[in-house]
Amino acid sequence: MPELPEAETIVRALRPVLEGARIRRVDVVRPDVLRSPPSRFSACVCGRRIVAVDRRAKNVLLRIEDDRVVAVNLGMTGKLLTFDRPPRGGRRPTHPAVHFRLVGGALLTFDDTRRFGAVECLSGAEWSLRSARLGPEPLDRGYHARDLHAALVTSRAPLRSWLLDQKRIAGIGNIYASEALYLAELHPQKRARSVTRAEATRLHRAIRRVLRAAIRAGGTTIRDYRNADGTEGEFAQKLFVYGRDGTACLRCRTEILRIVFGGRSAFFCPTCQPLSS
DNA sequence: AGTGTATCCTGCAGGC
DNA sequence: TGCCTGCAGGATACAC
Repeated sequence: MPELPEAETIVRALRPVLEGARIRRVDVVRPDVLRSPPSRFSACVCGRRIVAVDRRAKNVLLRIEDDRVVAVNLGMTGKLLTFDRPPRGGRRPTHPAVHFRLVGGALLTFDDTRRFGAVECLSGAEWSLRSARLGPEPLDRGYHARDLHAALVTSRAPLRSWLLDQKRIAGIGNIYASEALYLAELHPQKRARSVTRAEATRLHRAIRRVLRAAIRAGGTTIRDYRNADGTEGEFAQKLFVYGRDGTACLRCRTEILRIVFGGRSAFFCPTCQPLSS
């Protein structure tokens, strides 16, 4: 579910609430979302203050005292929900997996219907190793079209598969891959190696444009995604192709197609995104 | 190196 | 109403 813009939206909401807060205790409801025994996870985080809240790729990072990092990968249906105090009525998590109880009574809950997500407590060094295996952040100043082009031409993979590979570029998932390729007027199955410098410039601009616009809209809610306060993202209304197969291209009125490769759907306009040329 | 397939899970929509 | 199938924003492991 959540890609870079959704993780970024959550981080921005969590930051003012969590920075400076101290974790009093954790309650693990679903041990399988941890990658270590609950007792070990608990010992790693309990009693420590949250120093900073950051994002890397699709991961939300809670940097805590003693150079430790709580890395949250949201998977398909993961949510990080905050509550002023343990919730009684109205707004409650539906599939709580881990509760972080903060000093002062506030609560942070990792809620994950499908439990494809993960919550881990790592040392700073362990996190650095993990982060080094991820590709560049597309929104970083310093990430230029020439970097994208140089990386593209080393691969024979179709562009959509290339964009989903977190080792090559960080944070792009199936929604924004389709959207960026539409904006760049590139076919999802075009080979990465065949992309010209001019096309790479278009793709670079398209990726940054769609990710920034999605962040501005608070992310894309198809079904499950929610911000930390439970609100939905507004970017679903602004999608050009994702999930719009069978409807008219907003630019040329050709029917949007859905194709499946690499085990996942890709959406595109066959007129605006021809495979040849 | 890249692709297809399977796996981890739950919930929902659509067909009958 | 109920049952079945297929599908879903992610990530990984495997065989070919």
